[in-house]
Amino acid sequence: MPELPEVEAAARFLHSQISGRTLLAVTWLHRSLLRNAAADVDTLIGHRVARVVRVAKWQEIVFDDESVLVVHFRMTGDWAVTHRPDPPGHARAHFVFSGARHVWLVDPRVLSRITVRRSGDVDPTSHRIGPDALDPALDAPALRAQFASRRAPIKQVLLDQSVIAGIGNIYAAEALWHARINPWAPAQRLTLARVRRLLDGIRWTLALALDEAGRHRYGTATGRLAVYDREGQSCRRCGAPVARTTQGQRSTYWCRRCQRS
DNA sequence: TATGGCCTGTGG
DNA sequence: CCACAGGCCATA
Repeated sequence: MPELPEVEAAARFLHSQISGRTLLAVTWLHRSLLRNAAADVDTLIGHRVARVVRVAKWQEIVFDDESVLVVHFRMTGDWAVTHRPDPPGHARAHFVFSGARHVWLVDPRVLSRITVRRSGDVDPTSHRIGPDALDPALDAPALRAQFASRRAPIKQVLLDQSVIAGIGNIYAAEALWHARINPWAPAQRLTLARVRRLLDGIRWTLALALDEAGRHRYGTATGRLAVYDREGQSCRRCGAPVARTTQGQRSTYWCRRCQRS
């Protein structure tokens, strides 16, 4: 579930399910998730949820005393909500809220992470989060400024959450395809016109995915992807076969014909 | 700037 | 059996 659109949809969904409700109990179904946070999470019991918000790819469940349960889905996390205490498959944590809301953190790979931030604590990760990809204040000159010191390939720079927050491996490829930009192009060498196109591509891609995620609430809009996971299939724009390479240990998909340097 | 690790599951 | 998977962090 894990890029900006899916996390945003998950946060909205969870908000609709638990805002105004009280946390009654927490059970851990897998050791690896909590690290040292279990005791901290217990301190949230008895508090009422004020809101659930997305910050980059994190979700913050904010309680009435402004303490925060911080959740990151990483690769395969998701929420499931039931009205009975029967765990769905791969359930790793169980949160019981008033009104018989059973919230399950479902994560086959168990890479999700949960921490607690007490009111007044400084978010230790906040300084490493760049502008949100959907922040209206992020315009092309601002994004270009973020790229200025980055000579790495643009595909890898898009995955750096301190440069721009919310984009992951799928939508980086999709956005570059929309913008007709070669994934290997050094980020700092992109002209303003290209950065503008890229920002358009990012927003188009994320908006489409958010719309999709809001209605399906799980999985990616894989049927509508232009290049990701389509190696050898024809480019939806020019018909040339989609290529695949590796950048920074991650797969990159792109069209050799319409995404030249 | 790269590499391995975290975990488990799926598909070739 | 192996390669690979929507993310991030620690380490060298």
